[in-house]
Amino acid sequence: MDTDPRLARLARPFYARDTVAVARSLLGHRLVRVIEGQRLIGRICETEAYRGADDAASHAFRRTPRSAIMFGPPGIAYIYFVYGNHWCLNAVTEGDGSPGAVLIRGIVPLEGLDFMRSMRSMRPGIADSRLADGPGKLCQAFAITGALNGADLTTGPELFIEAGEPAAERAVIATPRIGVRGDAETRARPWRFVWRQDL
DNA sequence: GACACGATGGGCT
DNA sequence: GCCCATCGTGTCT
Repeated sequence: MDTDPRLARLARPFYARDTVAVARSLLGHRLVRVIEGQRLIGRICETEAYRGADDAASHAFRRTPRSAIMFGPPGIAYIYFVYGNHWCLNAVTEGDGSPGAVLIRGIVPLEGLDFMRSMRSMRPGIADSRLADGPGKLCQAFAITGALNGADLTTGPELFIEAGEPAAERAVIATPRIGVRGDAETRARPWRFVWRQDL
């Protein structure tokens, strides 16, 4: 609502920590997209941590032109294209040459639902809670594409994360990451975090 | 240049 | 649960 005070953005030090810790503590904060004069807001409810040389599932397992951004400063958006159809949004973590990123896999829509619905018009009649409950769906609902790759989430005008109500510890579950490759030990790491609102 | 393969999502059985 | 569209990226030749 336009009467709400603007909440503080998460600042650089929030992201400049261990990637798994950032992934867990992002739950409950607010992803904000400003587009065409309106604010789209969603409460982050699902994340995954991707690290560096110790994480075969991560794009930063090897440094390539695409993954170079993960080796840079924290608090930056890393947005990549997958499966020929979808964009995925990450927040770069750690820093000082230690690569990492948190994939934002899902949000609960809070504001701008009409816009999100128009961006997801191929699923008419879907429940609000299902509007952006996957990494590709979230980028589609929020009109996030590679044009925003490299955006500074701590200062940028179009895409940022505001401090919200952190998810209660007992309501956070950790599971293996979805759709990753690598050895069994890598795949089993419980680096996906889900905020269960029913807990 | 060629080619294999996705940090997915939608449709259908 | 299974199938697969779709194309950028990385790897190999």
